[in-house]
Amino acid sequence: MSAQRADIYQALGDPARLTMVERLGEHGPMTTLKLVEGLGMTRQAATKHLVVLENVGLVSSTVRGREVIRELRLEVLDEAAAWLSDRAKQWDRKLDALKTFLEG
Amino acid sequence: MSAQRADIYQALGDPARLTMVERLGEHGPMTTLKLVEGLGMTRQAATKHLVVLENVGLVSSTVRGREVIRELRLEVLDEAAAWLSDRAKQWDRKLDALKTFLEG
DNA sequence: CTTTTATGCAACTACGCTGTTGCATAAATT
DNA sequence: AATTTATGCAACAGCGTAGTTGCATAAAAG
Repeated sequence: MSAQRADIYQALGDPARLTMVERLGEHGPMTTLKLVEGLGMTRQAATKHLVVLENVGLVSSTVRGREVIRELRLEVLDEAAAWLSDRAKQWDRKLDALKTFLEG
Repeated sequence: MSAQRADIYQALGDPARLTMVERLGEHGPMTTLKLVEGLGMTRQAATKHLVVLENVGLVSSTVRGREVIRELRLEVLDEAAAWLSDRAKQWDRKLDALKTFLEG
C-alpha cells in the first residue's frame, strides 16, 4: 500500500537527511566524515541518518579500506520524484474535470 | 535552508497522510469523516494528520455549516514534486560529468 | 610498533509523534 | 424541543526518533 511509498518521503523529510542527499547529489560519493561537516551533529548521529537513507534505498555504501563511501542512488530518487509528478498531473486533470462537471 | 523543504516530505511521509492525499486527489474535496473511512483510526487521529497537511499547505479547509471540507492544494504538491524532479535531473547530469571525468 | 584516523556498536536521555478517551459545542434532522 | 451528526479541544499513554557519550576495532601513517 502507501506504507513503503511513504517511507521514502519520510526519509527525505528530515532537514539533516535532505541536506545529506543534496551534498551527495552536488558533490558525488563521499565518506561519513565529509558528509557530517557543517551539519552541527556528531558522527554517530549522521550515521543513523545515513542508515535510514540506506534502508529506503536512496543511498548505497561501499567499504574502501577503513572508509565507507556513501553514494546517492539517483534511480530511486528519480522514481520517488516521478511518482509525485505523475500523481500531481493525473489529479490535476481529474479534479479539473470534476470542477467543470459541478459548475456546468 | 532545507528545513521548510523537508516539512512537506515529512508530511507526505506517513502512510495515513499519503492515503488521505491520494483520496483527495482521486475524489476531490470531502469532509473529515469521509476521509477517515477505511483508515482504521479514530476521527481525532485523522484530524491531527489533516492539520499536519494543512500546516505545510498541502491541504486547505473550508467550513460549510457543521462540516469542514478538506481540499488538496495541487499547486503545493506540484511544487514539491517539481523540486525533486529538477534536483534528480540536475544531479544526474552533474554526477555523470563527474563520473566521466574520473574515468577519462 | 605506536599513533592517528574512520568507523561500528551499545546504552541512555529527551522529546515529539501517533493514537486514544472523554467532554463540549453547534448545526441538521425529526 | 429533543436527537443525531460533525466537529473541536484537552489530557494522557506508548513508542519511536534524534541525539548524546563511551568503548571497541581495524586500517593507514609515522
